[in-house]
Amino acid sequence: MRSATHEAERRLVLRKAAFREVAERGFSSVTLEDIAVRAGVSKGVTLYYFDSKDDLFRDLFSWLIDSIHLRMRDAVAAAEGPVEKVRALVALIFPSPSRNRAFFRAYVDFCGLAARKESFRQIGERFYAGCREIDRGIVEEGMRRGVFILRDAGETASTLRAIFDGLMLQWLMEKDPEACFEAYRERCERELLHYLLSPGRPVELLSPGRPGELLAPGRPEPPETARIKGRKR
Amino acid sequence: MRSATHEAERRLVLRKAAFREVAERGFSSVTLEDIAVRAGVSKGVTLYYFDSKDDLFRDLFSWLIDSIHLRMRDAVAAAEGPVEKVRALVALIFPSPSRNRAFFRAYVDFCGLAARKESFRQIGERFYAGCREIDRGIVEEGMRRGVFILRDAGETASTLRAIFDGLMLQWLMEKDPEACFEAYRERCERELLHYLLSPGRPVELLSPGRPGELLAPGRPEPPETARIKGRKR
DNA sequence: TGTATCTGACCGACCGGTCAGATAGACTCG
DNA sequence: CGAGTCTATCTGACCGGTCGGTCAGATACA
Repeated sequence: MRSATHEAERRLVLRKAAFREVAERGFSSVTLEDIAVRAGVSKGVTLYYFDSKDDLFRDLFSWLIDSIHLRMRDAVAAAEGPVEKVRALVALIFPSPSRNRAFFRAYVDFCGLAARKESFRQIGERFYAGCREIDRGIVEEGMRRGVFILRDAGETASTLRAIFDGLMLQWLMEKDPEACFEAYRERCERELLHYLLSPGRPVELLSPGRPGELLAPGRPEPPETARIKGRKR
Repeated sequence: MRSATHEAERRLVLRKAAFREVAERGFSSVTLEDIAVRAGVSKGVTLYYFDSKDDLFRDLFSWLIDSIHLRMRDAVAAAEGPVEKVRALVALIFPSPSRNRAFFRAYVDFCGLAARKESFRQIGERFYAGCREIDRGIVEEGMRRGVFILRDAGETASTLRAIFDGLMLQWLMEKDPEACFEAYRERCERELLHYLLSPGRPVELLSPGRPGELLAPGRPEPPETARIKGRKR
């Protein structure tokens, strides 16, 4: 071993190359050679560091999921109050049109694999388990503070995530996704808060439609649209 | 031409075979021969009635979409009152575990194609346009009757559909989808109605969690869980 | 010299699409 | 009715190309 971290670096480079390729072409259209070329190595290297194409993509999706979980946790931890946490999540999940398209293309591809291959399905299960945990934390905090409606926190968290995913599918089918990206981001925030917020409390804040003015009751000035790392544009 | 409808029959048989195959293996793993064998014909026939594999699948998804739209419209028309209409939609979309799995596997596959190929994307756009129209009809009726919260009907319809799709993705990732199928169906109904229903009105009906008891205010006895054609199991 | 790493030619399998011909119903014509 | 012909339909061998995976050898660092 030339260097203790050499293998880790190599695998990372290959993962990133695989991610860009899969986002463009899709799992079954991507070849090991495409990935190797993108990573700047020869084809043999891909199967030197991974057992097979499947193995490489399992690794990729696992890594992607851990990275997303980490960033969601960070974003949520940095925001104060349940409403701000939801908004931070939205900002994280809708970073920019190009990033969204890449991630969700890869994600839809992944779902196709997970729906048919057990080993991929398990990764998806882990993804949703992590999301549910994060989302439930927010929901429970909102309920404790009396901002959100009191209901089953697990189910609410699950629906919250469903709204994210479902809107994303719709966005992918839009004629001009770039053009309506902002509209989707704002709509997502609005709809999530409409779904979560306790009626009678901050309902009037929803009507202007400008999410900028939305804040949890009793908290005077939130730290401006939650600052998330990895934001572009 | 032996018979005027012969070609239509042939194409239908091939579509159905392609649907079953794509649900099991996925678009890129299915071969033209698989489809031919499943349809009980020789490989050459598939490309006698369709220009290419892509063409066959575009035709399949278009047909699937039209069929879904039709059945949704029927189900909605047969149900009385907005709450019953929502429940009819849920019953239609969650017919049985096996049908769900087949349809959603195919659907996820389709999304992967639509996210990358313009010709497939257009089909997806048509699908969501039709859904939005149907869903908006229900939402508007609910608002007119004062049962649903007054908001932008188009956006509400879009979120309604997002909850369907998003929950379905989660269901596909479950360890034992068969086992939790009923739970998902009930949760979907509960969450949709929670999202839509005007607070203060039938909120107390939501708490028992038993969707069987849920009905629109002022309508004494709904015609039992909406009867939908094509229901199995 | 030893060994981890890397290379790319190569293999076997597969697949979409083509095509030359087989098949058989329909339609003459006698 | 029956032979002959036409043509829509069907068949499956075949072609060209691709791809995942293998491997013998090259490379270069320790």
